Amino acid sequence: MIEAVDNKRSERAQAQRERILSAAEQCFIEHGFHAASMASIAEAAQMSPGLIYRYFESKSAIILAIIERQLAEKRADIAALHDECELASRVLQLFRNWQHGDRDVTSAPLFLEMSAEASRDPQIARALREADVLTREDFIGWLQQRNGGQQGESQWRAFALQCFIEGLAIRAIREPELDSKVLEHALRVLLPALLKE
Amino acid sequence: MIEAVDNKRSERAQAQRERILSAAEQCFIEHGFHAASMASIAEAAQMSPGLIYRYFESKSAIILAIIERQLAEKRADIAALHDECELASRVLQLFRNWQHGDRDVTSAPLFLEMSAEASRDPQIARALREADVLTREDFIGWLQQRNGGQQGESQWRAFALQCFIEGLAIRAIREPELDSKVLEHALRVLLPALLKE
DNA sequence: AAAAAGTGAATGATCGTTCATTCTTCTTCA
DNA sequence: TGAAGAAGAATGAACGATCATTCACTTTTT
Repeated sequence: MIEAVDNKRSERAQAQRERILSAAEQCFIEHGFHAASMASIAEAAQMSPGLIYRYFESKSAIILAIIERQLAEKRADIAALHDECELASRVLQLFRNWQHGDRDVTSAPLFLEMSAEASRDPQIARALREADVLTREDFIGWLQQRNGGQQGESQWRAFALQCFIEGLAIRAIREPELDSKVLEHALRVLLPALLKE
Repeated sequence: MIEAVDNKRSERAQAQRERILSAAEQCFIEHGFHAASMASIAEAAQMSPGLIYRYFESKSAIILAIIERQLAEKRADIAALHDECELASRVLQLFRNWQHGDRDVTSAPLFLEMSAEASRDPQIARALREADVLTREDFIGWLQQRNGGQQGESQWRAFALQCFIEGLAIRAIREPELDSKVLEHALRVLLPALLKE
């Protein structure tokens, strides 16, 4: 049964890859992409530095893999969304988690640093771009199904909402002790304005 | 005339500091804070690496000085704002400049990286926090004067607008070729909803 | 025993920072 | 006024640390 053996092998390989990605994500969050060392990633993954190179070609290959991995999470998060009311509470929860430094779909600092890095590294730019296209499609689909309306309408609505939510990642980091009631009030006005026909 | 001599000296010192800050800002934008080397900053400032340490204690002291310097620009930008119509066109201009990688008030990648760094470096967190408090005050002042309304009203309005605008910094980097008509449409709905009584 | 997985010391490069040294400008006093 | 020398400004090689990556080698699995 060569097939079964190969399965077991690649299963283990996949588990190791995931292990490395989780460790790397943690290190990138804690120290930043450039400041995080391969040694610290190896330590967090509980393996030797050399072993990482069996599973990833380089440090930047790791970040590209993290982007791909987060894409799946993001799409699942959108797919789990139902009505408008749920959107409001989900956004609020997102903000609160980011404020506490928790990872929710993505880590806020890592998200910002990846975005900044996109302006310098063409590979990261392309990976983020491809991920953005897919999540945007998902979100526009959600809007259309919930809201009807023309295609162009949904486009700027999705854009505006995305700007706002991503802006929250910034403010959650920079105002960790802000009372989230402020956000609640903002959402009460903003969401109806952006979602209603 | 000891006084005159001292003046000339400190004038030169200030010019050198500015020279270093501009060079450092350029390097941080191009390579990121941790990836930019003191050697490259020195080269951009056309001086030897050692000389930088006559004017700044360390690399992180430079970033703190950049934050302070940008604060002044930001406040001036808010002070120059008049009516709501001007705000819309100003936001549009901001987005377009960021899309082209131009520096407008701040560089979008640098802004994101500084925000991310705030989650790791307490000094940067404090500096950004103090700057945010002042710009927030300015902006709320602008809202109150233009709009009246209660204090609490202005608070969430300012918060929402800031989220949106800062979110634009992210999207400008990640969608450099997006047609800004999408933003125009969004602004046409968003601004009235956020500003009207 | 063959193959795969895993190790960790070694490599060469580069980093932030320092400092002995030189160049430039200013002060002082004849 | 001008020469001597003190003070400030600037240099760039050197330092120890640390980085990503490699590879000869050992351990584990098949």
